[in-house]
Amino acid sequence: MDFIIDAAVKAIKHLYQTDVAPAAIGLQETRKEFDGQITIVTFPFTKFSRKGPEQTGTEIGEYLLNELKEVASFNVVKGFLNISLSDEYWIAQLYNEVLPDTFAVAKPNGQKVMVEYSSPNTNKPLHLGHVRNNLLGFSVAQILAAAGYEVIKTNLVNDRGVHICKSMLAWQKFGNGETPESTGMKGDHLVGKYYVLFEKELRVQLAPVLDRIYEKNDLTLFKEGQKVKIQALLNSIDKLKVKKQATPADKTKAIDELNDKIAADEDKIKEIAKGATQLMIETQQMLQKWEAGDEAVIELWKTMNGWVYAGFAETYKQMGVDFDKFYYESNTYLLGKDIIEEGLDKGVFFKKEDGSVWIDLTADGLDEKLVLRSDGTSVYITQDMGTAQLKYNDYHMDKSIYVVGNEQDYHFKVLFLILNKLGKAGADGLFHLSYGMVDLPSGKMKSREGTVVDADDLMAEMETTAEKLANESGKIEDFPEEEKLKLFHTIGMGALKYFLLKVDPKKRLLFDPSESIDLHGNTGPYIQYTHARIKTVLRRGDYQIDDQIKITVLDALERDVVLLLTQFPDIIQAAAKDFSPALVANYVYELAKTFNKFYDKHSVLKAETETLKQFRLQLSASSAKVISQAMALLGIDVPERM
RNA sequence: GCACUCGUAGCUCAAUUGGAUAGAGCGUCUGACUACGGAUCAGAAGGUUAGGGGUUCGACUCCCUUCGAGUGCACCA
Repeated sequence: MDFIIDAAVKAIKHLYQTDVAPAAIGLQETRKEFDGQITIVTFPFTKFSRKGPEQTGTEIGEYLLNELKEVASFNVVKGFLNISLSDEYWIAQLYNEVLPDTFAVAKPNGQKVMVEYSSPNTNKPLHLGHVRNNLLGFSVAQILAAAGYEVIKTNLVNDRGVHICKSMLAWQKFGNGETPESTGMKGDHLVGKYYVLFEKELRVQLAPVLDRIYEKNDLTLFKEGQKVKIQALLNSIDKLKVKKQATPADKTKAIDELNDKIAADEDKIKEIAKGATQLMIETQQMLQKWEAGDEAVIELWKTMNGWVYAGFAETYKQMGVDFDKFYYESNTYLLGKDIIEEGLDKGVFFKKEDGSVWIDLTADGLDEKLVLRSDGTSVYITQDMGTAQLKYNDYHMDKSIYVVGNEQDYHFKVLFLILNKLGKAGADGLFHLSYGMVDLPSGKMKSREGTVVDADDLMAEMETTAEKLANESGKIEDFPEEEKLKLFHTIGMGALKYFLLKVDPKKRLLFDPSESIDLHGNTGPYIQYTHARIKTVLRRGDYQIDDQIKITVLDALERDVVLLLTQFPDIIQAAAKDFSPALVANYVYELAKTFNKFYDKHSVLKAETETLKQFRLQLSASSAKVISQAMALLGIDVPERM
């Protein structure tokens, strides 16, 4: 559409002797209720045209009509200049732009981008939240690649720390030597089972500790600093309770707030108290042994992580996501200390008397932030600084996208700010692709309450739903068994992926496990079905590419389809710019719907003339191609028949 | 308490980044030629865009404010 923008710029120069930037011409698609395909908003030009928006629009419209052979007519409604391009133009677009193999294949733009996603802990299986993360990350990577970037997909595996020691300890204590082989369980689920057992045993051990605190006022289990903290929390709780007593019973909101605060303080006490249980003491000892390189602990750690990786590999395969490079925290958790030195030299960081290192971000509206403990060990953000450096050294990418949940918004804000202040190469290409949590109707998923939706279960359930519907339809009876199974997977995953990706990433997303994901309407299977149906027509229609343009007039529905098809490359660029698979999802749905409208109204194979039939076959083939490509950007397969 | 994010039809989501009469799907109701494949298509009902104020030719979108939901504010990761 650049030629219209250029012409409009010339029109304004010619009519009003004013230079405007091409970007100032607001082109948009004409709304359905008006004639035309392209609309220019003329309000902004009235300043220098010194005429009303209608007259301005009419003058520009007349200029375009005279200058551009592609413009067939125009109309002006208020400040909107609606332009109709000729049918010849749209037909040529289909044959010259959409049909060739080069359509929507972006030239390499010479830029490298890293997309880090998934990043699981190795102590339990993946759940619905991870599914959203994985699908988002994979899809964004696909979109960036389609937009011309060289993409590196990475997975930073959190394979060390207290949480893994918990599973390991519980397995040692209660495992009786169980293995994935001996139990037939998927490795990640087996390890997860022991994580749950650990938490269960921890609750048992925690009860008497809490009892001593609350009932007997006995804090002798704790160190001095902890005693002080607990006492302060107890005092705070007492005060809140007094306040609650004094609050009239009808002020339910105030009472709720007080209850929340009390619960928060009690949780803090619980956290400290956990540390006094035998189980947590042993866990900490195990972690220390791990850090000291104790052979037996390392051996167990390797074995159990190995089980988890085998399980994850299966889940990733099922989900259809993959990675070019794995990073492991066990290799990166000590990184970042050299950057601390660098920051101190540059005066970006400062040291306190106790030796801890900080950065002052108050000028940027944030707080002071610790970057190195007084004992000289790293914190989370130190590691992340180091890992960022490591990744940059490995790949020298222009951009780096972190697909991580929105509860870490603050962390990444700080991290990026620090790297910028340090003047690190690539620091201005950092982006946190923050996404909202997946909520259940009952609220947040909580492993403690057993309300976690397991990724493997969910995928299996989606396939079952697809199988049921496919069998009911009676259309697949003659399919070989193998094709059936593949189809159930394609449809089930299509439904799940589309469901999760069509929503703007940053929004929270509600998922009701009791209602299986829909397969009708605005869904993945609807689009897959559209594709399969087109393919059947093409199989029967003796379709071959023929670039002799023989028809000259388009029906409105045909034009709608062509118009949408030509927008595909722009959609890819927009989605790449915003890192938003939702844009692609909404586009491909719109395309499928528009095609279905056309398909319902007009017959392809029984078109009035042979040339019209050939044209409609080309149109159908192009639509199938774009649907298939767009779905691939979402990581969704489309079947030939279903 | 402070900071950030969000609030659109009964439900789940859109809205070309400030543009026209706010659009889809699900659900509800009514229709579709012996189907180029009915996992489809056509139609009806459903909205004070959480409330109030402001900015301007124009506001779901930007600013202020109130209300509501969520998240974050460790020498944990």
